[in-house]
Amino acid sequence: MIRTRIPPSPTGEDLHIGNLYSAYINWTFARKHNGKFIVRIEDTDRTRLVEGAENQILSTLRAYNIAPDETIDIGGPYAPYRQSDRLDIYKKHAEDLIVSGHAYFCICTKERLDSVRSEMQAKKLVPRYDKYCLARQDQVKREIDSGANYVIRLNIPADTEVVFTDMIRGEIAINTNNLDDQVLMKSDGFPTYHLAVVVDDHLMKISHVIRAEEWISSTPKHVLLYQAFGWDLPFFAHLPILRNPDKSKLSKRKNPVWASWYLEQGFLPEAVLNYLALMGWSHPDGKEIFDAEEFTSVFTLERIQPVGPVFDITKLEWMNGQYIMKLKNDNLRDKIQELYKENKLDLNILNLSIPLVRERMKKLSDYWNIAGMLFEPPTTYEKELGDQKELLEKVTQTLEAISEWKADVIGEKLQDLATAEKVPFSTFFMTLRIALSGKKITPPLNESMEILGKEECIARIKNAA
RNA sequence: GGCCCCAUCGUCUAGUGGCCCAGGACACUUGGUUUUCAUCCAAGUAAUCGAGGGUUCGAAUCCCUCUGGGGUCACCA
Repeated sequence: MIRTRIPPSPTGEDLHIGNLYSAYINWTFARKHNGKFIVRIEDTDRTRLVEGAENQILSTLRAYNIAPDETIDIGGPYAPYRQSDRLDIYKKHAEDLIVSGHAYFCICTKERLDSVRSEMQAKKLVPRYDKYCLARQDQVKREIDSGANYVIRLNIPADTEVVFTDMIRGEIAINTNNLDDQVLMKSDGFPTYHLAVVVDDHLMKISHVIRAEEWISSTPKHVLLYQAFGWDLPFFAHLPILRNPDKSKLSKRKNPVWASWYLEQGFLPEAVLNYLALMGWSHPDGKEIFDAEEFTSVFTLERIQPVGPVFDITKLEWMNGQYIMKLKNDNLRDKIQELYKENKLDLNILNLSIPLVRERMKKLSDYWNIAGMLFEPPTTYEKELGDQKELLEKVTQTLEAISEWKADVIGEKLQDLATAEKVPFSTFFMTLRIALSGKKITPPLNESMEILGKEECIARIKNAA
C-alpha cells in the first residue's frame, strides 16, 4: 500500500506554494498507485505557532482540489494527525531510545552550548555538541529529578557513513562526523521535527517520504533513528526546491509565496497545478497542458529532475490564459462573479461580456480592466477629443437612426458613415472607442455598443464631445 | 567555511554514446488576419550543452578536476 504525506507546520499565514507543489506530487503519486495521501499537522514549535494557520492550510489545499484521505478533521486509521495531540507517543519513543542507549539526557544551558559551538567554529570544526552530558548521565538524572530543565539528544556514533537511496538522485552518503547530536525532545516536552517525523511516518505507515531537497542533509539523522528503533526505512525522494529568479530558495521577500494569493489573483487552481507539474518534470510526450487526471496517469518520480527550477510567473500567466479560454461561458462567468462578489456586477452585462473577454484575460482579475467600460462610463479620456465634435455629432445621428440595435448592424452603419466622411476605419473607430470608454484598448466595439444599449452609447458620446 | 545536491537558449525543459554544429514551450522580434487590444497563423533571434582534461572510431550524454549556483549546519520546520 502506497501512503504519502505532507507535514505542513502552521507557522505562516497560509500554505506555501512550495508545499503546494510537494502536496501535488505526493497526492498524485498516491492516487496513481491507489494509495492514500495524508496531511499531518506538525505543530511542535510552540513559539512560532500562528493562530488559524492550520485551517487556512487545509482550506487552501482543498481549494486546489487536493483532498487529503486522512487528516485532522476527517480522521483516519492512524489518528490523531496533529502532532501536539501525540505527545505521549513521542515521549514513550524517546524513552525507549534512552533505554536502548541511542539517546541521552542533556541539561546543558544555552550559554554553554553557544560557547562550545563558537569554540569549535574558531577551530574550523563542524559546530557540534560535545556530548558532555552523555558521560555523566547519573548526575544529570539526579539533577533532572530535582527539577532541572532537560532535553533528550540522539547519540550519534562517530565516524560512520550513513547511506540512503534517494529515488531522484540515487545513493547519498554522509559521514556522521558532520552531524550534531540532534535534540529529540525539547525542554517544553515537545518533540523536535526529527523525532516526530520519523515516529509518525513509521506509525502512519508512510511508504514514500517525498519532500523538498532542503531535507537531504537531515535525512541521515532520520535514517539513524529508524535504525535505532529497528524499523524499515521508507523510500525517500527529495524534490527540487522552487527558486526565485535569482536562484535562491523561493521566498516571500522576492515572490508571492502563499498558495491562496494565486487564487485571489484569479489564477485557476488547475492552471497553477499544471504549471507546478512542469517544475522539474516534463510530460513524456512533451505536452505542456494537461490536467490532474492525465498527470496521474503518466507521472513517475524517476522522471523528476534534480535541478532547482525558477518559478516563472509569466509562463504561469500564459498557462492560466489557456485554461480560461477553455472554460465554458457559464463556468467563466461564475468564477468572475465569485472574484468580484463585493462589487455585485450586473449579471446581465456580465453574461453578455463573457465571449468578449475570454481571449483577453490572463487572470480572472484582469476582468475589470478589460470590461469595466461596460459597467460604468469613463471619467477620464486617454486622448483629447475636442477636435472631433463634428464627427461625433454625425455618429450620434447615425446611431439614433438605427432601429435594430445589433452589433453587426451598428458596425455596418458606422462603416458607411466613416466611408462617407472619408475617415479611415482605424482612426474613426479609435475616436469612437475613446468617446465610449475613455480608453485606447477595449473589447470589440460593436459588441460592446450592443451591450451598452443605444441610449447609453449616445449619452456617452455627447458627454465626450 | 565543513558537508550534501546540482549545472542544456533569459526562463521551464527534451535529450541517457552516433538520428543533435541540440528539439519543444514561455518571453522577445517580425509578418499575416483584424476596427484597438487579445486570439489565431507564419517566420525569426536565442544554448560552441559552465570550463578544462580524459575514455571512445564517435560525448550534451561516461570519468576526473576546476568553476559557478543552491541547500544545510538551532531546544525551527
